[in-house]
This record gives sequence, structure tokens and C-alpha cells, in this order.
Amino acid sequence: MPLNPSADNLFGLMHQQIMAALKGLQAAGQLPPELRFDGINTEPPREQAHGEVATNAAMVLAKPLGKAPRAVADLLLPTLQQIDGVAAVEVAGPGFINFRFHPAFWHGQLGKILNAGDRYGYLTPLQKGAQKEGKSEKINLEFVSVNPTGPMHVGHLRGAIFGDVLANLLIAAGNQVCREYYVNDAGNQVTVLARSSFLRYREALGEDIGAIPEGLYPGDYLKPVGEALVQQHGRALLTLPEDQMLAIVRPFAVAQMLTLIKADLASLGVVHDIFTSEAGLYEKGGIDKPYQVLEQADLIYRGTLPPPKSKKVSPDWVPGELVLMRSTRYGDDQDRPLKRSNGDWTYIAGDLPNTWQKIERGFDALIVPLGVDHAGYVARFEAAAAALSNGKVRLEAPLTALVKFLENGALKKMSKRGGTFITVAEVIEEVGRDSLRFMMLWRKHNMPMDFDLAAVREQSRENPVFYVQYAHARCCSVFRQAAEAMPQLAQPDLAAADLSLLTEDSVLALIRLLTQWPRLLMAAAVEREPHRIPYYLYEVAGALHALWNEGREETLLRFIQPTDPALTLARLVLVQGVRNVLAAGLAILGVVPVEELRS
RNA sequence: GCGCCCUUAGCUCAGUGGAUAGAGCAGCAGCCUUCUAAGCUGUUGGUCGGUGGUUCAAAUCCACCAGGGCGCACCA
Repeated sequence: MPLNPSADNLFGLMHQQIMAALKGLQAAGQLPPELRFDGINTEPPREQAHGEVATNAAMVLAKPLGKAPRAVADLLLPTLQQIDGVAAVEVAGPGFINFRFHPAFWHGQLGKILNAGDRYGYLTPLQKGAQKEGKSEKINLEFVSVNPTGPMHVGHLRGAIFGDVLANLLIAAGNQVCREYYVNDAGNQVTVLARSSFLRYREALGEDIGAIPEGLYPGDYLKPVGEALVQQHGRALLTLPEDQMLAIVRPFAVAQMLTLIKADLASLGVVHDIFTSEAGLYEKGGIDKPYQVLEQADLIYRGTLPPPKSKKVSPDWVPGELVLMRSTRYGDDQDRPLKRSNGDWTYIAGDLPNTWQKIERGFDALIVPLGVDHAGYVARFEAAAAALSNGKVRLEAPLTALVKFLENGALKKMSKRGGTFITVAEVIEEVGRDSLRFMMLWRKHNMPMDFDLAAVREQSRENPVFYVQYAHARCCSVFRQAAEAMPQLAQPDLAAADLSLLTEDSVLALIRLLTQWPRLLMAAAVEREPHRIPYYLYEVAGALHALWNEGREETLLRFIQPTDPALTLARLVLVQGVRNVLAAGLAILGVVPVEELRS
């Protein structure tokens, strides 16, 4: 998707001015009135030698105008040269138009970064209807949603952190986001949980329960549930009929499991706005309403599905007429059963009330990150949302690939029996919350990831978390050092700095890199790709470290110039700008920027 | 058999339809009388899996093929 949002950032602003210039030429009769400007982009060039802002306008317009790109560019140049702040415009390569700005322009940009503080690049939600289409949306982001039949495990980490950071990112990009956890507390597996807990209850009362029977959950994490039941109910549950016992134990056990899960989420720094109970939805009518909606749209019928194509075709599969949802109408490759032959609702049917309640709440988009092992369900989820909303509400299901946990290159086996099982709490304990969050985003979400605990613990350049944190700490250190060396700068008035003193190429290049942040933030949000942020922060950190080291060889390039308070103050603004961008990015990642690295 | 994801430097991976495809690691050669060397500089290394197509322009979009991963119930 070409990304030229309105004047939220330098490139959007330039794009608007270029488009205005083109329309001006059109109005003046120098360009044909029917000429369309689709496909014109305004971007940072990949190489610095190619200028500071580039547009492909001349190449795009060359064909419809029947002229060579360079001839088109020559036609545009006189107008483009008049854009505010532009020092030079040149045509290069196959027909790019490259802009360069006066240093004063970049000083102005740095001033904006300073004023924006550590929220530089963030957009505030606009009033609905007052913004361009698709710009600011009301988004529901359902993530984690671990079944309340057991604690979280490390397989849930990537999805949890991806979802949480995506929410931060979408909010920073000006959207309204609700983080939702859907609690599957109504299905058969919750009854299994209750029976398993009841067994632990009997165990807690001193009974020898022997081996856990097949079909019940064996985990030790249910022992405390049994004990808690004893504390609350004594021996009273033993004599109840099973349905009454289950009516008590089911909600109790679910609540206990949610307590475990929420504790892990809290230590990860993952916060949800609401927890929606499946059982609660069923009390309020459940599937009735969405079923009606589908029926009225003629999306439900009785029919027979072809046999499963899997190699391991289950031997007890028999063809039979079922209640089906016409999900193929919305892009699924097969219609899906809503009712089983025994009359029970299917899994996909069970999720209809969830999707329906979100649609009723008026979201523009429903985002549901899933593990890649659920890839087969994406099409039917998308179809269900489209069907229930008459195609108006878009469901997106980004897939997160598997994470392999390693220790010095050796695979950590996830076997519960082998005793090498690692819990969420252990991973956090091992590497720290901030490193965990950062590194879980150091790959694109749909790429498999090797997570080496030893490498993440390491404090060296090889560890990008550390590298970025070090850059932020270094910024803070400069302020501390300045205060010490130059007492008059202990409380520097950065707004009063004379930024025209910043003249070195490497300094101006760093300012240009910083001005790319708002655009990068928007692109990451639009593409639902939070991993772009740590990569960008790594680049900013590298630029700062490089600049720092220039001062090692050339004293005059150091940030702190004891004999020149004005220059020092101006350079402190640059350092503050770097710090603002790093802090703004780390805040989206949910990582605390450290002020010092001493340990 | 079908569907989804992936294939980019020796390794692990970035890459927004644009100009000479990048980073880290590994390899090689350098920088500490220092605003923290927990860092920096230089350098070696590529038929972007293959073949076609769309386009002024393709690692990027489309089709087909090959290889790898995941999934393929009326279970959750």
C-alpha cells in the first residue's frame, strides 16, 4: 500500500505540496485536465546521495503524457523549486525528482521533535467523520484468549506480546483500540476442568486418587484449586449430585485459572480492557441473534459435505446432512457445519456470538492474531465476520509463527514429563520483561523465531535490546556529564537553543533519520507490522553511537564543548531528539527506557 | 491430494513497486592518555529458489514449478 498520509509527517506534507503544485499546473493549462495522479509517491530515498526527499511523479506521468520522464521533470521543476524550505531540486536516475532542504529547515524539524517530547510521531484519535477514510478506526483487538483450563505457557508468549504491542501501535497511529480477551468458559473442556478439579478436591481431603484418569487434566496446577475448594466448602461437595457439584466447581475453577493467567499477563506488562465471558454471552441469548442474521441473509442451509481430504481420514466419518453456513460466499473454500449430528453447536458456531457482540459494538475492524497452527481457520473467521456484518466489518487474523526456545544454541525441550518445561514466569525471570518483549518483536510475526535465552541475557552489541537501551542511556549520560562539566547547563533551556549552530553533515543526517519516525510508525500500523519499530530504533541507536565515536577522534565533534555553551546547548537538543524518538518507540514496545546501564 | 506461510551473503534475518539489494554474526584489518571501548571504523562475501507475465520500473504484484514448515473433523 502506498503510504502518503496527510500532513502527519514530512513526507506526507511534501506529498501534499507536490500534488498541489501538479494541480496548479493543471489549472494553468500546462498539464492536461484529464491527467490522473494515481501512483505518485513521496518517500525518503534509500541512499543519502539521492537527496533528502524523492518523488516518482515524473516517471509516473511520463507515459500518459507521452514524454520522457526527464522532460516531464523539467516541466515540473520551476514549480517544485518554490516549495517552502527547498534548497535544490534535481532530476536523477531514471527520472526521480530529488529534493534537498536548507539546514534551517532541518533545524525546524528538530525543533518539532523537541516540542513533541517522547510522544513524537503519535497521532491523537480524530473525531469520527472528521478524518480521511480509513485513517482513524475503531478497532477491536482480541488476543491471548488462552482457554481457562490451565495456565499460560511459552507458546502463548509471542501472540500475547505481538497483540499488546500492535494495540499500542494502532493507538499511537490515531486509532481507537479495545483490547479484548475472550474467555472460553462455556464448552465441554470447562466441564473436564471441573471434574479434574473435583478429583484434586478429593485428593486434598486425603483420598488416594491414584493416577489421573484418561480424559482429565493431569497438571499439578490443579492441586491448589482442590485445596481452595476444601477451604471454602469442607466436605460438602462430596455428597452433592454431580450437576450441583459442577455448577459450583466450574465457575470456581475457571476463576482460579484466570487468576493464574492474569498474573502471567501482568508480569509481561500485557493489559486487556475487557474480558468477555462466553458463558455470559450465552446467558444473553448466545447464538440466537447471529443465527437469525445469517438465516435472513440466506447463509444457512441443510446439506452434505464432501468427505475430509486429510490422509488420516477418520474411520468413523459418515456422510450426513448437517446445518451449514454458506461461508464460501465470503471467500471460504468450503461451507462450514454449524451443528453436529448430535445437535451440539460446532466450534465455529460457538464463536459466532463473540464475533456478533463485537460487530454490535460498532467496530470498523476486528483483529485476531492467531498462532500459525490455526491458519486453517482464518478463512472461516473472516467469512463469519463478513457474513454477520453484510460485508461491512473486516476481520483480520495475522499469524504468528512458532518460537523455538534455545539455551546457547541447544533446544529447550518443552516436555512436561522431562521436567525441562519452562513457564512464562521462568522466561521473564531469565531474561527480563523488557528484553523478552523487545526480542519477541525482533522478527516479522509470520517468520519462525529462535529465541536463545543466553543470547538475550548477553549485554553486548549482538543483543539489539541492549544496543538500543545503551543508546538511550548514553543520551541521558550526556545530560549528566554536561551538568557536571558546565554548571550553567544543569537545567538547560533547550527551547532557547540556537539550532543553526548544528552544521555537520553527520548531525544533519541524524536529524533526517529522526524525521522518518512518524512515517515509519504509520506504515507499521497500516501493515500491522510492529517489528519495524525495533529495527528502526536499532538504526537510530547505531547512528548515535557512530556520532559519539566521531567525538572520540575529533574533540570538536563532542556533544559537550566546555568553552562553547551555545554549541553545547544546540547539541543537547539533538541528543534530546534522539532520546525522544527512542523513548517514543520503546513506549510502543512496552519497554522501559533505562537512564543508566551500570549494573 | 488440498489450503496457508516461508525460500534474500557461510549463519540468523531486514527490505515501503523504484536508483548500485542491507544489518548483525562469522572471517580479515584497525581504534581505549575516553563526553561509559557494554562502543566505533574499514573490508571480504549475492544468478533475491526457478521459469514466465504485468509495469516506465519487480526481491516486492500475478501465474506455474521446485524445496521447507504448518494445517487439513461435526474435536477445541
